[in-house]
Amino acid sequence: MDTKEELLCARATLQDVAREAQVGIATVDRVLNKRPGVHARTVERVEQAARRLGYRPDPAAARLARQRVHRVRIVLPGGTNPFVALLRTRIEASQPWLTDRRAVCEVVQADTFSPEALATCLRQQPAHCEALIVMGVDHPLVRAALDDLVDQGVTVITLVSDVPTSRRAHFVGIDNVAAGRTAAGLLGRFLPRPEAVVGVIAGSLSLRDHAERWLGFKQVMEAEHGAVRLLAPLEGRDDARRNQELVARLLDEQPALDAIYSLGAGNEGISAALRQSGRARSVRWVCHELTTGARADLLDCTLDAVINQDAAHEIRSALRLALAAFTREPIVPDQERIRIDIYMRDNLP
Amino acid sequence: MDTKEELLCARATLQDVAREAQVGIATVDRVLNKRPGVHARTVERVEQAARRLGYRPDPAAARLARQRVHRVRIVLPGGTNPFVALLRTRIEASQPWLTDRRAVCEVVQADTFSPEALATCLRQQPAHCEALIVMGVDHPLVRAALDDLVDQGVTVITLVSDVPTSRRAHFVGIDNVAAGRTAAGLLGRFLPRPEAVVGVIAGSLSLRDHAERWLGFKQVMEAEHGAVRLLAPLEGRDDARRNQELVARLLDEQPALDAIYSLGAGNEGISAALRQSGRARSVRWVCHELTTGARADLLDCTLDAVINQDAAHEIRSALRLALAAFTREPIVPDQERIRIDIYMRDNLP
DNA sequence: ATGAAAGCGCTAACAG
DNA sequence: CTGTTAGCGCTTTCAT
Repeated sequence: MDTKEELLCARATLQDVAREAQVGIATVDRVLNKRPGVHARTVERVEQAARRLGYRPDPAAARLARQRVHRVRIVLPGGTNPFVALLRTRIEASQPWLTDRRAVCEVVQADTFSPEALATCLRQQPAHCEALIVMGVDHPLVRAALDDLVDQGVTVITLVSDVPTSRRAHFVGIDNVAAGRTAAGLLGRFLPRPEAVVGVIAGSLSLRDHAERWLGFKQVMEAEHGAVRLLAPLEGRDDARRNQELVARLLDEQPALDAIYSLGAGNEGISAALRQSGRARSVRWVCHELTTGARADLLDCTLDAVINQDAAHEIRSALRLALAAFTREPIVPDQERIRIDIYMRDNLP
Repeated sequence: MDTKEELLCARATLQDVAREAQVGIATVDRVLNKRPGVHARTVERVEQAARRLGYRPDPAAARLARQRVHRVRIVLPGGTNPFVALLRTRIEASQPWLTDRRAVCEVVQADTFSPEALATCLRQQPAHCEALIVMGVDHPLVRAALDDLVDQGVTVITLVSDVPTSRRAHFVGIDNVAAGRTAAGLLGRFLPRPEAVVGVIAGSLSLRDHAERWLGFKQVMEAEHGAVRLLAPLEGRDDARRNQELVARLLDEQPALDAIYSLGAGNEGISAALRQSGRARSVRWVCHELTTGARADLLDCTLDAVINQDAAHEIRSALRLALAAFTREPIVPDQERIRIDIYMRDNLP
């Protein structure tokens, strides 16, 4: 006993709790895992014993004994968005990690921008999947579908784009208002003169994330760089071609343009327009998401800074939270917080 | 068999490999864990069998079966450096995580700035510790001590400050040249005029990290903001009081000072001097490490930006690498890369 | 409502 | 050199 304590740091086991509570080991398991069919009096006794011994389940043993595999499902938008492609890559890369933890995950594609289509897709998810990670629009239909899943016992985790009024277990992503504020703090300090002219390109301001970024950006610009002339945001639907046209026209109409904040996707178009105009170096430009194109633009100073959310981190985090939901392993909140990263040329990863 | 494969994703076990190789399970264990005492011919057979079946050890089972606890030791500087204090806090917070993994860790304090003292301390580490995480100066004496530990089979991991010529298994920290370059990229763009006057405060330029940051900063400043007047760095020995005096004098002597880059510790002194002078808002200031003081200064705009390395991440990472060294669990390189974070007021975590 | 017992895949001690 | 075997702490039938 002595040696054992020394070696294993005196960790109490199920056995110990069972002995202390004067019940069988199976009963302890039932109580601790909140399984039904135990007398209230017994529950009480076991819980006390566990507390008294400072019992903490051994996750390694639990994982080993558990025969069932855990099924998690991830719903992502279809299409060619490079950020989503990055998410897919990271999911693929997590496969061995999942296997080690007795879990499998499947990615399903959906038109996550159409509330109806997304809701339908969500309702079609088989009941045997225990966790559902979803990136999609915030809409009453979607919220209802998610809440129904929660009622069926599914652990719902929203990714990148939250559905805050739903009863989802976690949101893994960034605060987009803060991201917009950060962009303004940065771009504002980059401006060459107090009365600078700043253009804004969005995908669509009726998308929650874009609206939030714009809100944050505007707040800080007005509060801290009041003299700046902030042009009305142009909506390019996250489409590179449209963005290119929009920016080309913008550069044409605003010869004094000092900076651009692009808060959505399709930045390749903005890059192209800036280069063609020959004003790539003189116009400051800040955008979101560190894609391959953004890296290149950062390196040759077309782009001044990128506000990023780490796709790899988001996937790891969402998966960790999904697994923790059924293994009851402790979660480290600090590790799951997705940061608003700022990348410039010299701190590229 | 069929059901089993379905449930467990057809993971091959030691048993399977043993059968395939027509040897006992213990032999397979010996081979796979590179334990001595197996005939070369048998080794070959087992390895082939393992490869053929795509065998991957189950970390949960291994952890459960292993009775020994793993001992890791962390050597940190003494003193009151708030960044080091943060590291300590994070180590404390990792304790339960370690326990779950059959590991214990002890922190030992050393005068890590004196090569002699540090080397002596390292040599005093008991042989039963399997991994050694150390934050200390790069010096031949230290290098030799570390290499000796490596020869004794200890997994050596350098933290925050590397000893690149040593045979340490990993370095967990950031590239300080890049950090300095990042600071310059940021501060350079913040300057109100091309011929701005910029002061630099260091701890000591004979410390590797500080020298590297200064190098990177200078490189970018000269290359991209050639008109800037970069003052000679002042060395405050990371001491708040000294820094306060230095900056007070600097502000006095340089009425046209536009910005300060502080690349070491002791920033409370700089903050105090800036506030007292009444020029806190007009002088741009960038420093390193997101301490409590830095947060406050960021919030009230005394400080414009902080270049940070995530202490919590560094500790988690160093510990994960230390454990992976003896459990052979796969490591995710992407997850272990420490980023050069940029924090401004609006993306504070 | 409760308990006994059979593993999960691996390590380590002990026999051959 | 190699094989057998007894656990590690938990989950999960299957009896009671």
